[in-house]
Amino acid sequence: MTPTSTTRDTGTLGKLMRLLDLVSTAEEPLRFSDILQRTGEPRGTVHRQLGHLLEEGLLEQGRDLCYRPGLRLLMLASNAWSRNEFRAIAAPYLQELHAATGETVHLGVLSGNGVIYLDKVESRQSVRMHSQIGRASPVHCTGIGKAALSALPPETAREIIATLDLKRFTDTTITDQDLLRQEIATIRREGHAFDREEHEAGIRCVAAPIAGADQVSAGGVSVTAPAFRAGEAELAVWAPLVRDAAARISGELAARLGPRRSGLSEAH
Amino acid sequence: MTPTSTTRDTGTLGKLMRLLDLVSTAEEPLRFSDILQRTGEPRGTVHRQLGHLLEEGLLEQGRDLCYRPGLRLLMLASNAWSRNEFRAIAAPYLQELHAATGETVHLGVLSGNGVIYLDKVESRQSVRMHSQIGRASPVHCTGIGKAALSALPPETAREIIATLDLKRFTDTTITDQDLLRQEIATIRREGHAFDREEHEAGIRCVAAPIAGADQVSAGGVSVTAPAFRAGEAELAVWAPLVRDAAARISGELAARLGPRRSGLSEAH
DNA sequence: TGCTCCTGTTCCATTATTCGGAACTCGATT
DNA sequence: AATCGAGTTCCGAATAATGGAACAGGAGCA
Repeated sequence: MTPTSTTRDTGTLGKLMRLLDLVSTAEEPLRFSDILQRTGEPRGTVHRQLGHLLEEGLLEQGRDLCYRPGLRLLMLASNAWSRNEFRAIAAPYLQELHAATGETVHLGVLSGNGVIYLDKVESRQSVRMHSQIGRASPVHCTGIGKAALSALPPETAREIIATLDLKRFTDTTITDQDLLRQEIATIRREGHAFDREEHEAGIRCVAAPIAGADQVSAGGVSVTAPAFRAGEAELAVWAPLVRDAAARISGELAARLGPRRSGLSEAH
Repeated sequence: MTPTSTTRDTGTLGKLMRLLDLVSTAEEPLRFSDILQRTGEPRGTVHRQLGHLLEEGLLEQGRDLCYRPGLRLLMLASNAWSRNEFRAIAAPYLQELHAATGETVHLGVLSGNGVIYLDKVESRQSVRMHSQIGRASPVHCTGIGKAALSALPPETAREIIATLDLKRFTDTTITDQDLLRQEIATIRREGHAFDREEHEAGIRCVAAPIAGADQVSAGGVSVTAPAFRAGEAELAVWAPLVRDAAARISGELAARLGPRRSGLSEAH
């Protein structure tokens, strides 16, 4: 009812997307009855909705009658990714940053109440290589998340922080709104954010903000490394490199897109 | 009108997906008027449909009023990819194959009238690294495409071939249905497929088929290399390695999924 | 300034689609 | 054979999509 409440009014599409989310985020493949139970909707309705999603290739159904996310999603995302101007502009700078530091480099943007990774450059092919792209991570305990918040107007940042679930991941995770706001203020002053094992034990990073052309979108670049390779000395050395890369990406973004354009996504 | 014609009857969803496809495959960002013109639908309708897609995050609109694919697509695809059983089962074998050959290894499945790449392992980080995942490639001139066809019942393969657009990419591309059927027969006999610069000049590959548990899905694994590193001798050495990897993936697929299950996507 | 054109947005009666309860089919189990 | 549970189909009632027309508002021009 309040204008700020997230009452999605996307009609039929909204219902179908809720269903698609349900299936695609389920830990285990779901059968018809599972879905029926979890939605609470009537049989006929759910059946027809799933049928439509199947026919469009957004879902698939194997011999076991379980529903799984469909390949159409991969195709759509492939287009989304390769045509993303922000990612394309940033790519060479990520490579450069990787070459300078030798560590893993990430590019991410703020979206809704999470950070979405748009790109990644790493030295060694890891098994989780592609899985990071498109993955949503928490804002309050990632370098990119905190850096991105610092690029927004304080008002906007405050509003977003108020909606976050400041879940604890490690014993250094910031779980208090006030402390987080202070941290963001510090980051805004210094131009870079640290993540000292706040999300994952043994993993540290330095990140710097990238401002969107509008005032409602933001992202960041980061250099991540295992704690034993990322002491305070290393973080201090990488910080200006990361800041520089972020600044140049911001610059090119502004130049390429002009004052009336934006390549970053709208913040929710 | 005819029952066999591919008249999608997915109601509202179908219309929205057509719109989403239009935007996401467009070479350049589209403005409202461009979309209006290309669809021919009335203004009010298109406007509301786009509004719904925006609100769901499937599309985004920047300051320039241009519509672009949204980050939601990346998130959905990320889930689809990481939960894909077929990909997960194949992953270690791809690594193994890469270790044995030192060249780029692909995993793909047949979907509709194209090959969708599900995974990739390569030695050197290339700029186009992620862009391949989810990308659709032609069937008739790729190793995986031809191998996958050979894993289907001849009848099914014939039907699919009949629907393909045998576009010429290089001077070795097979552009004749009969020749392609013969090629598939040979591949079925030998257990592996070659791509001798049929898709891209200077690129050759060996692929082997992976059969889905049902009789309507199929995929393949391939080793790809630049022509100067992939002479007939090398291809001959790699062929049994690729066949072996494919066979073991097929085996585990059958074992893990059982006789009544399938992790591969339904063929169109 | 005042005018026009082009673009994007909003409104609302009509129309087509979705909804959802109930009946139906089919296998597996007892 | 009967029962149960899972998946599928059907059709009147309820709801959402449609699309024509009116509304805003900015850029270019006289």
